[in-house]
Amino acid sequence: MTAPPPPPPATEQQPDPASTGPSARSHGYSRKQKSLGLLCSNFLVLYNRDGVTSIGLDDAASRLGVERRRIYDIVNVLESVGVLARKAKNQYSWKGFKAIPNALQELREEGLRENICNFDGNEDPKGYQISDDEDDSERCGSQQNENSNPTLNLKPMNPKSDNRREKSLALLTQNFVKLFVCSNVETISLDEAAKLLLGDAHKASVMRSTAKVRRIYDIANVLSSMNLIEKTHTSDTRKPAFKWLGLRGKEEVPQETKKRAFGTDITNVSSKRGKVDSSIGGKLDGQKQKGLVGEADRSNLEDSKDGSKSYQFGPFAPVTIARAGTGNARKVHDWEKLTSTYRPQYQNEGPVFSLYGSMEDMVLRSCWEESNLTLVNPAEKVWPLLVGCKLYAPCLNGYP
DNA sequence: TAATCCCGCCATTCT
DNA sequence: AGAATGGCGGGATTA
Repeated sequence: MTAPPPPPPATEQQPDPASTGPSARSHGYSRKQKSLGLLCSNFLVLYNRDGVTSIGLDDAASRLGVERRRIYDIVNVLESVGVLARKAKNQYSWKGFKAIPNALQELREEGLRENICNFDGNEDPKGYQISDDEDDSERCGSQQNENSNPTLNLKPMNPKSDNRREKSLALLTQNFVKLFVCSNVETISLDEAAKLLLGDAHKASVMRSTAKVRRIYDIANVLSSMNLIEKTHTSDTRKPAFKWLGLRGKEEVPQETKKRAFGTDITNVSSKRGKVDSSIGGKLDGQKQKGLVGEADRSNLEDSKDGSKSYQFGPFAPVTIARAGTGNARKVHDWEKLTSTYRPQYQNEGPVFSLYGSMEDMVLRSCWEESNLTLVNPAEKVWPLLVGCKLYAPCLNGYP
């Protein structure tokens, strides 16, 4: 497999000191440090770089210090948007962000072909109400393929094909994305997404619906860490919702960040739930942009059809590209802004894990020098490094 | 209290 | 049969 070179840690800047608040450190375990979103970010930092061609699941798991199970989650949704492709058991090939435009385009075409829901983009999420026991299918155009999804005419289940695949995270991800790329909706509430994707028209037991919502969160967390979507609220109800940033999100100049950004928590603290966390971890969060995207316009899909390098995803794009002044002026300009905006902003969290001139910095450097990412016990050392890289990657150029 | 979603059991599917 | 995948939902953490 291709052993990716170590991600470059940060070298400058002071984190925002105005970052205090109740820290999980006080009571050990913090789930925020282990979110799928952050794990995904770290995963991307680790592999989204030149020279990476294939990824071994075991390798990823050990480098990121998590169990395989988590890697499957990430890999499934990344594969759904083209970033990865399964090569063999345990092996994925890295396609990169540049593969996303095409993947989205395909999803769009596929969705349209399937006549995916015209739950047209009524910008008002309340535009179509969904009652719990209603048959959602009526919202989705006319023909419905009988067997499966009572909600959308989404993804054609291979005939007898497994019930399993039908509910797979990968398929759900694709359908979730189709919701956006096949319509003009820019924002879809969590509820709607859940119902449209997994809607079990009738008998939606509470249990059942919370279960599916959990999957939406999983998907949203990783898509969010790629900046394909963003967590928001419906304008009226203030209910949780997802806003499609898509390809355009990368072009936007990020706005001021607020609290913890959705799906961007620290991960990989070695402690387990309920145990005391003795690791370095302070908290990092809120580093994501609040890109303001205008009204939805999926035409950008066509514009990027060639999967050119014109798109960079997430705050953790490869350093080389982020730094490269070779693109057009505006883009470079934007990336300059991104770099500053993406500097960590330690908001409402306690002790800061600083990469600069602190004890943690020393630890980090130490980890770096010792491990260089080829670790005997990666879980112990790598994560802070990756976290740091994730947050700072855009403005880095090597270490030390 | 509601929203989030980590975590790992265990059913399936794949060697 | 054993290993690889990944659905699923209990229950803890956050907001």
